[in-house]
This record gives sequence, structure tokens and C-alpha cells, in this order.
Amino acid sequence: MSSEFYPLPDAANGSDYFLPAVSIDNVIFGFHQHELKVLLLQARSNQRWMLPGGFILREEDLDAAAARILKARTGLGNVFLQQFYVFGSASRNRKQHLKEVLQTIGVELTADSWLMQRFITVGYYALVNYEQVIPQPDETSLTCAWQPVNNLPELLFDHGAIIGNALQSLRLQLNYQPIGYNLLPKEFPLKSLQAIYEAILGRRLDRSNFNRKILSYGILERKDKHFTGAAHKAPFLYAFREDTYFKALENGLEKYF
Amino acid sequence: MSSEFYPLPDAANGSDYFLPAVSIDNVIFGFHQHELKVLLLQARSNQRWMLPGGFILREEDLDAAAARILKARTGLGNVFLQQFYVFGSASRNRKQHLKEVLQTIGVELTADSWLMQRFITVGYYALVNYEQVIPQPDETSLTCAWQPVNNLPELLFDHGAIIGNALQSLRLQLNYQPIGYNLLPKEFPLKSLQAIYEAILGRRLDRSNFNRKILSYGILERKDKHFTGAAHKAPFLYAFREDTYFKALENGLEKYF
DNA sequence: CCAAAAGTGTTAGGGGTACACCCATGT
DNA sequence: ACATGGGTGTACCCCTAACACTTTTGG
Repeated sequence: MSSEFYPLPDAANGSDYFLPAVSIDNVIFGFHQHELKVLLLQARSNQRWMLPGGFILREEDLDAAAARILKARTGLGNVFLQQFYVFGSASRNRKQHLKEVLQTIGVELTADSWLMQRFITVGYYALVNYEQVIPQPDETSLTCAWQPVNNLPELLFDHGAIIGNALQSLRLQLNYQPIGYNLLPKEFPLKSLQAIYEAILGRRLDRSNFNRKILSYGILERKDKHFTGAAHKAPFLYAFREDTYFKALENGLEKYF
Repeated sequence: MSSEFYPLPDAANGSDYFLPAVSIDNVIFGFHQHELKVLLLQARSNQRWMLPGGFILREEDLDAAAARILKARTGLGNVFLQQFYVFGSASRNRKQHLKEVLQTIGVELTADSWLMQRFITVGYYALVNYEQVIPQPDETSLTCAWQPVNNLPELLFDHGAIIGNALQSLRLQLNYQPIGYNLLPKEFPLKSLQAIYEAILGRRLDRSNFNRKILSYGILERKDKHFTGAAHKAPFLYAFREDTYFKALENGLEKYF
């Protein structure tokens, strides 16, 4: 939880708008320059980074709330969004930070505010196309920006642990989720897809074997060659064949990775 | 949510004791007579079955709440308990049922009761040793009893879907969780372990290959033979070697199943 | 002796891994 | 021509699946 205040509740009666005691935090993954990145917000009050989060409207599905919060920071709708864990430790403490954050937008919190009670937060991870995202900071944030997963800045609260947990879940579900489909543009070279798998798995894969494996399942369609201007063979571009891809995911690709 | 009312809240001020709007439901798996079973409660008010559930104390860790709720129904502490999903649809509707349930213990709910608002519920699954459980119904229930996973009675709310979801999660995590260790007594024949894997996976496994595979990793220790009195060769009993077993699980047994 | 289940062995096939090799491209 | 990276081929190894055979037990 942290930054999704639309409609902006006044601190005293936010519980008229939102489910009390529950928040959502989104771990939004993008892929750029052969690196896996996460979209983060930087707090105005103390320059620390945090996950884009928010609350659930009184009569809103949990998934819909996560999608609304994601849309507010990225502008994107209809993206792949997956719940992965609930963080419910009683010692999750955001009180001091919340006070400071809300002061920057001129809101004073009293000790009995609905925001000052203990919260549990539901973690969602999203896979989005980096190029389509227009990061939008909220009122309490300096910036909204991509940060490399392998070199994260220091994070507020337990947000560092939440990202680690998201990555681990992503790894476990790798063969059941449309990883590349969401992270890549429509057409892409195999090398990019391989780089994504390598970034998520955290280890190198053999190029030759990767190509054979991924092509063997018939989920990709070969398009034209792509001339980058580099001094080597131009790679073919590929696109996912939606019909076979989603059918294949139902049974998992575990035989392939 | 449903049946864990200790300390019993009065309907008006339960939110003084509990986190509002969040509940827990436990899917408790046991193994008996070659069958996977789930521990359920039968409501006094309408004879329908449901999952044992409850609420989270104001300053209680989520995991601790799930453990407390499990202990109230089974008498067991220190068991394997794993969060698997949050059910957060806005249309999860328990209002009518809650009214009826609480009437059976003489509590009248008003429309503005904390219990009458929308709840999201966190699903946990537990693996327990069937023989150690002493099922304990709560005040609103006729009985607390084991039901076979493959032949469940009709369930209240979305509890049927929750059990299905728990099973699916269990399948996915099969190679990372100490399945047999929690479901079986200290010593057991390989056949029992195989039956558990078959029940969870929903398909038959080859006996010969299963034995070779499971033994190849050195997580089992052979004990004495067990004479059942049946007219065939007496099987060896085995016990988990805790040292190697838990080390092996960290990396997963995926090469083995 | 027989039936049933445990224990052990064997074989064929497939897929993963680790390479080697050739091809296309722009400098 | 050459360096770079793409595309393709291959051989070895291990695992899996399927099934056969032997051993033990009580009827």
C-alpha cells in the first residue's frame, strides 16, 4: 500500500470508501535493454522508493482494484496481473511513514485514523510491455520510474522482500504464464525471449537448445528478418500464435524448461 | 470465514477484537485408507458443509491466526500450513448464512454489524496426520468430520472452489513441500507414499519406477519389515531422514516427479 | 501349490546438455 | 577478409515409461 488515493479519501473517513485494513501492492515487471525492471515510486517525504499500491473500494473485486491501481501508474489496461502472496505480519509498520507522506500533501493524520491501524497487503505481480508504459507519479511522489531488479535501490517497509517474493513466484509459475507474450512487443527476435527467461530464472540458457525447445511447441510464428544494422546475420522476428500458445499454457510448458 | 469464534465476539463489537473485513479459511488435508480427505464442518442451521475458518486478532500475524484456527478444530499445533490464495470477489456473499448460523447460538445480527460487511478470505492448506486429529465441532456446527476429496458433499459459498484451488496449489508445489512427511506416520510402507502422490496428482504412478525414484534421493531410511497378516510379501517400512529431506526440498524434487 | 503384492531388473525411446559447424551481415 | 552473432546439426548421457521376472507371505 502507499500511493493510490483515487478517489482521495480524507484521512478520517477513508473507510467509507475503502475496505479497512487491507491494501494492495503491485510489482510491475518490464523488460528493457536485456534487463528485468520494476516500476517504483519515490516518496517526496524521504526520497525512499516503494511499490505502487492502494486500497480496495467497498464493492470492488480484489483483482479489479489491483488493475485500477496499475492503470493509474502505467496508463495500461487489460494487462497480465497475478496475485501471488498476502503479507500479514502484525509487525508490518507503516505508521510513521504514512504520517510523513500525507503531510507532504497537507493531510494530518490523527492516531485513530483508519490509516493508522494495522494493514495486511495483497501482493500482485504484473507483466507489461515496457515501451507502452507512461510512468505516472502520484501526488506524494517525486517520480515514478523503472529500476533494475538486480540492482534495486533501498526500499521502504518490507517492499524489498515483496519484490523478492514476486520474482520467486514468477519463477515457479514460469511454465504456466504467458511470460513473453506480455513483456515483449508483438514481434521480437528469439534472443529477447531467451533473455527474459534468463533474467527470471537467474541463469544462462544455451542459445541453440533454447531455440529448438521454444520452437518445438509451435507457439511461435516466424515473421520477416530484422536488419539492425549490426555486423552479423539478421535474426528472424517471431510472434506468438495466440491460438496454440494459450492452449499450451493450460498444460504447462514444464517439459520445455 | 465461518466458525472460529474464540474469543466469541458479540456481533456489535467484534471489530474490537478482530481485523475487519478479512477472514481465513483452512483446507485441512489428511490421508486415510488410500484416500485424500478434507476436514469440514456441518452447519447446524442448514446441514450444509463448510471449511473451518475464522478471523484475525488485532495484533496477530496472519499465519498465527491460521494456526490458531486449525488447532481449534484438530487439537494439533506445529503442523504444516501454507497460504495459497486470497478470495476477494466483491460478490462473495455470506450475509444470509451468517444470520442463520448465529441465530442458532442466540446471536442476532443487525444490518450494520461488522460481520455483515463484505469480507475477503485468505485460503490456507494444511497437511496433517489423520490419526492424530481429534475433530472438534464449534458451537454452530453439528459435526466436524473428514470428507473424501474426490466425493465431496455440497459446500457453502465458494468453499468448493476454494478446495479445488487448494488442491491445484498443492499439485504445483508438490516437489517443494514435505508432502509425505506431514501426512504419514513416522514409519510407513512405500505404497502409502505412492498413494498420496497419486491422490494429489490424480493419476496412477508405476510402482517400480516410483520406488526407484523416491529411494534414489536418499531422503528415506529403511526400517523393519511390516507383517500385516496378508497373504503376500511383507513390505519394508520407511521413515524420512529429516536432515537430507529438507535440504532436498529447498532445490525441489522436480527431477523426480 | 496358488494368488497377491513386494522387490528387482531390463530395455527402448526421448529429451536435455554441450558442443561443433556453417551462414549472413556490415565494417 | 574478418568479427560477430544467428541458424542448424550431432553425439552422449540420463531419465522415464513400460513391462518382465523373482521373492515372500498366508491361505
